[in-house]
Amino acid sequence: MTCNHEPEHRIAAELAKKNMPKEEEVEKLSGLFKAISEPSRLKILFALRQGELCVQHVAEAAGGTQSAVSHQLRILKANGIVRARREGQNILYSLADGHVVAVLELAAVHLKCDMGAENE
Amino acid sequence: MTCNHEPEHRIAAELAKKNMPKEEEVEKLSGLFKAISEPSRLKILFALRQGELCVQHVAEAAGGTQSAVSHQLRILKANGIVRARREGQNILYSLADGHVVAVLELAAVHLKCDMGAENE
DNA sequence: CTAATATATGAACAGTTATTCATATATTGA
DNA sequence: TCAATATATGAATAACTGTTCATATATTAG
Repeated sequence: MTCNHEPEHRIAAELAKKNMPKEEEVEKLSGLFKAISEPSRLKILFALRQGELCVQHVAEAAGGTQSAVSHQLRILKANGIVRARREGQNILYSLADGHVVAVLELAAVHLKCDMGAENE
Repeated sequence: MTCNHEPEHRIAAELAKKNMPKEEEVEKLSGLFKAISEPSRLKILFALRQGELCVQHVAEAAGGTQSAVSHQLRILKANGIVRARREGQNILYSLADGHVVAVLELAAVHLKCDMGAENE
């Protein structure tokens, strides 16, 4: 409780508390990261790097059943990560914007991952 | 199953499958995002933007009990997100590198979040 | 060595979540 | 309108995860 710390440590702790984002911001960020943290959803995002895909093709590329993929796409859409537009019987999904891919790539750099070719 | 799609759509789907990262890479990314997706852990990371902090100070700044924070720090450490070094009785935690903060800030831009002042 | 402090950890419980299955909705073509 | 196709969705189950509580380990002071 008393901590053997030098005064500057306590000051840092107080600053950290003062600069803590609001609960609401934390929740939003949490929602975003949670959305992109599940392996099945990550694969969907990787698939969509290729461009617009219908649900069946997403399922084919990312693996999983139609139902499971549809459920996951709904979560991604609810979090503003993908968008959907209807074209006839199909609904085509695509990445909502470049930020998500940027986040993925930055994270990949952190992990020194090979995320697969972007174009070929 | 047949899809009314034009051939180029099928080609895109095949490319998406071909460029899918390996299961191992997906798991690593998933682990990273999962690690930073829990509100309590996010708060810990925000606290550590301030610099090295001992567990008690992290708990104070981010909220939560000593035990809960310690559990969370272990997860963050296991995922290479924070590092720890002992100094006397205290163990000081800090962000492992700048990538994570960069990811957080990029995500915040995506969400148009205000993550709190970086310096003041 | 003993007491005090800081941190870690195992077990258990509660809350969350991904998948499956069955079914509903929506679009197209006949 | 009916059949076929594509997608969405509600319910149920199984797996996962965060917190709490009690306790263990490690460091320092005396």
